[in-house]
Amino acid sequence: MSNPNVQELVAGFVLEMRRGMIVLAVLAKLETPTYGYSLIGELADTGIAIEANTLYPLLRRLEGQGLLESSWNTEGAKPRKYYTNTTFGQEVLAELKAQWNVTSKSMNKLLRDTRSTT
Amino acid sequence: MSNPNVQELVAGFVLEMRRGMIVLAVLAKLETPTYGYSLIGELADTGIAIEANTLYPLLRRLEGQGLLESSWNTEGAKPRKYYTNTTFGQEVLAELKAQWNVTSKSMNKLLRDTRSTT
DNA sequence: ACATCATATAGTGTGATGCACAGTATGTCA
DNA sequence: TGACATACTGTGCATCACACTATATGATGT
Repeated sequence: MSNPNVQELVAGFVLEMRRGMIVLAVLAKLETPTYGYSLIGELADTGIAIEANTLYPLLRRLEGQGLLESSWNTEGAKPRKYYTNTTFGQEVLAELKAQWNVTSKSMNKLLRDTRSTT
Repeated sequence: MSNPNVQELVAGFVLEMRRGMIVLAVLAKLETPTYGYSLIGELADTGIAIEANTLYPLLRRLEGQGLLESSWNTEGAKPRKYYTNTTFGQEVLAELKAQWNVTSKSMNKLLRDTRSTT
């Protein structure tokens, strides 16, 4: 109940929260070559929403950083650009996974040690 | 083994990742009134590093958004500014906790479903 | 047959936000 | 003199969200 803009404010924070996870999620998914449009759907199915105008620039950026490589598949009706991790990307993915585990555990511990607000 | 700037790059991503969690961590900690300098240490102990020049502006921002309230304690040698959640801040905290649970579960599921890179 | 619209697919430009980096300020205790 | 406790500021950079553009295909309407 109470304040209606709780939702509004929380939405912003949640965006911030997911921001950092997106790279990890994308790299994890791109162990299997996938094209952008499809990736959006797959991530959404897993519960991680990301919009086209966020994902496409991200893919290009990660490619620029050497984490991904891409190739066009022009066999179907519409050409699709498939992205997948480079070896370097795989190394970074492994590191990020490890870091995620540490950090998320810390977070959970912190939340556990705090009196429940409910 | 391979590329030395993995660490460098990962560091940046990790920063991004923690970025969104910081608000949650701070709100959770501030269920108990605490002053900034101490909070830095407490969070570090839990495994969540945040620097002074990041935390202080954050506290002021959250106060400005109505999530926190502060008061000076001038009894000791140096005056300390204690922050704690407002009722509104508690509501937001509850929401953020819930969101964190959902999102982190999604993330873990995604990572589980992906072949291990190691 | 023709117009029209939805969907699949990829992209760009710009403003706002929020951190990191480096630095300031001050009082206390060794 | 110098380390630590304590709080704060100013600026640049990186990155997302929002709102677009673009095109080709297949479906739907008349």
